[in-house]
Amino acid sequence: MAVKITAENLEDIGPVVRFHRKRAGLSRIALADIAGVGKTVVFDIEHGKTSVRLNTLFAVLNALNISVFLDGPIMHQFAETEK
Amino acid sequence: MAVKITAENLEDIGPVVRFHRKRAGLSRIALADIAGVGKTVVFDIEHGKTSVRLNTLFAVLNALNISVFLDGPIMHQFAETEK
DNA sequence: TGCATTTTACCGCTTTAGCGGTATATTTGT
DNA sequence: ACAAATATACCGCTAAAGCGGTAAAATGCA
Repeated sequence: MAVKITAENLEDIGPVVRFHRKRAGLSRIALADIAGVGKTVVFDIEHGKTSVRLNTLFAVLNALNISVFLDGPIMHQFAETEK
Repeated sequence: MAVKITAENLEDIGPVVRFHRKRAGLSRIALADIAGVGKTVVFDIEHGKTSVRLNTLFAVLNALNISVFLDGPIMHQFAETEK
């Protein structure tokens, strides 16, 4: 159900952001304002720019209520060490 | 089981990367070489730098076999439009 | 105890992300 | 059809990401 992102399909984040923004009824400028970023980078993200900064992308994903998860074969072992 | 990352705990990626690198028996330089990035940015990521570029981070996560997933209340609707 | 590896922490340098501004399509609603 | 909102696509500027080099501190191993 969740969308998997790898180094090879990084640009697939663009359509996800676009879909969620449309569904939220937001223009690019409106979303940019909510996320606290510039309008240009929203445009760039939706067009698959892969060199966006992490904090910038997460500000946008957060504004759209999109969650991000890290997983892998030994992730549960890491989770235990954190408790 | 998976680790959730938000805009507020972005720096939590650092410990995840560090744990996986150690488990893989890699030095920072070795990981940087495999990922095709500089040693400095591996150091930065592990120390919670949040302004790393997306492609740089994913190159590192990929090298460590860490998967990233996007999810949310209407993500399944997006997934259907893509088929 | 030494010796090698790794880590931490700087430094300059080059490249570029992100910004607002602007101007032209394109879309949308009336 | 017209007008308003939005999207696309540039531009120049400033701040900073990422790089390799270096050196000292910490770690690990024989």
